[in-house]
Amino acid sequence: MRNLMTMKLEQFARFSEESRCQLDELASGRRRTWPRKRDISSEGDSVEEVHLVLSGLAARYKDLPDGGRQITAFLIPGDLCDVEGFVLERMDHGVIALTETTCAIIAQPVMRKMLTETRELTEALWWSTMTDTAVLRERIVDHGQRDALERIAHLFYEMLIRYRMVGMTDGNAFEFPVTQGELADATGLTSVHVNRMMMRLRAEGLIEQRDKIIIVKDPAGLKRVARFNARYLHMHRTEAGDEEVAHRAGDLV
Amino acid sequence: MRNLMTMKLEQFARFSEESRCQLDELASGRRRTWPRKRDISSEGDSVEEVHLVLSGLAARYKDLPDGGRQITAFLIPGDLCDVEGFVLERMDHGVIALTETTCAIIAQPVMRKMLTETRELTEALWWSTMTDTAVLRERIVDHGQRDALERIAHLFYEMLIRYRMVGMTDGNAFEFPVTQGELADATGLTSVHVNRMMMRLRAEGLIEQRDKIIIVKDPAGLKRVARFNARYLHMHRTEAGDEEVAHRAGDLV
DNA sequence: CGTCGGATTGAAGATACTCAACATGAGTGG
DNA sequence: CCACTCATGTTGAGTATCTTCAATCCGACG
Repeated sequence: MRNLMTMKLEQFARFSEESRCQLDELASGRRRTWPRKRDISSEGDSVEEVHLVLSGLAARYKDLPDGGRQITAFLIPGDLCDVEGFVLERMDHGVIALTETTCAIIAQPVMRKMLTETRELTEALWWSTMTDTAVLRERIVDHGQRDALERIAHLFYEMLIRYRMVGMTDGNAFEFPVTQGELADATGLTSVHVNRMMMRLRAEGLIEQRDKIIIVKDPAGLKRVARFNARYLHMHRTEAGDEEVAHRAGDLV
Repeated sequence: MRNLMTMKLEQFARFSEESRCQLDELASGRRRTWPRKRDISSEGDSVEEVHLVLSGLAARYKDLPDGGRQITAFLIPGDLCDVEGFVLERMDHGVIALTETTCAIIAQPVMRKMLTETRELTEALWWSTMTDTAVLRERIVDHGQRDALERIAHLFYEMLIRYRMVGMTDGNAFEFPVTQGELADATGLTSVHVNRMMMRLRAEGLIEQRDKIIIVKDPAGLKRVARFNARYLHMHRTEAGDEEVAHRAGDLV
């Protein structure tokens, strides 16, 4: 069964049949489901097994002693949760399920092999890691250079593209079940201020919300408000990838 | 000749003689020097050769269309500049020399081999990349959760440790030749506000400055103000590494 | 001696925060 | 079926941190 990580990585590399099988097998083994607000991986954990999100939504976060929590990344299906903890022995941050989330469990030897021994997969993993890092870097730009409205707009636009890339959108709508408090933790704002900015985004006709679904009514407008530049997502690596991207998210770039 | 990257990586892994030679050779080949304010690598560049900082100070940065620049990382001797551009084909950000900076130039085949073919070095490179990412994550926490004073204090404390790790400190003093404008770009503040916070740090007896040298007068105080927690630097991997760290930066952790 | 980059200082203004109240809806137990 | 709680979203008013826009100072360097 093709899994979403394979789908994501295939935008970057054309795999041999063997590699593709190995990738697909990652999601076919043991799996586990976490309820909302439960840690998938905690700060300080030594990571023996790596988790791959299959369904649901999770987030990396760091708590500060006095209280105050920062979400540094959202993890959607196809994302790896804790390779860093695997490589570095211990997690320096936590990963929490924001909704009921199911992960595939990747055993130590399999992961180790992917990291160093199977050239094609190692390269793909380097690509994946480097783009994750680029996203992180953009988040710093968000916090340093963009005001509250731009920051939230940027986040939504990025999530739209990321969900597109794993085929989890319906047009310009996607399910993104986060509370305003969680958005506050991610953007470094207060939930009160997030609320006000959300209302402005709606008032200006850029987005709509129904249940936990975000509907981007005016993608071009949202992109402009966010001062969005897609380069950091590195969506154009292979010819095959380009076709795929053009198909899935080309109109957003 | 032992280079600073080897020194850094040895805190993590014990290398075979062969690997160590390979690492040391990285810095022994071609090199080049950039004057202040010149790009070592620019956004959009396709990266054929990777750069390793030997001396000087550089920074990763991203410009926004309207103006506004964000520095996402400082690069000191022993740091690689543009592996991401190498892996991803194009740079999504620039790397600029903040002072006259000399880099070793690592040729494509050598780099490619390190990334995938030489197990020991590949592992070391994974470690290095993952810790860089962890530092980036901490920068997001900085911007989201710490106020101006804490943020600047945190940056100085982190730089003290990083310079210690490559042996470039004199007690608690280190040369860090950045302007307040550059600090502003790194912290997401204005230079005016950076100035005021710097004066407070000095007034409270936490740091002193002479020329471009930062002297941390009260490390414990600076650490407290910064709400600093060293876990994200992952300094304790091997026994050998631990001894080294204990020697070089243990009192700061 | 004049200029230039960088540091410093002052005053006014804006973005985002704090605190506090209230609304809404889902879930729970009587 | 209603009273209750709890989490989330919404609103208002006062406040603070940080910005903006100056002006001034200072040392290095031609």
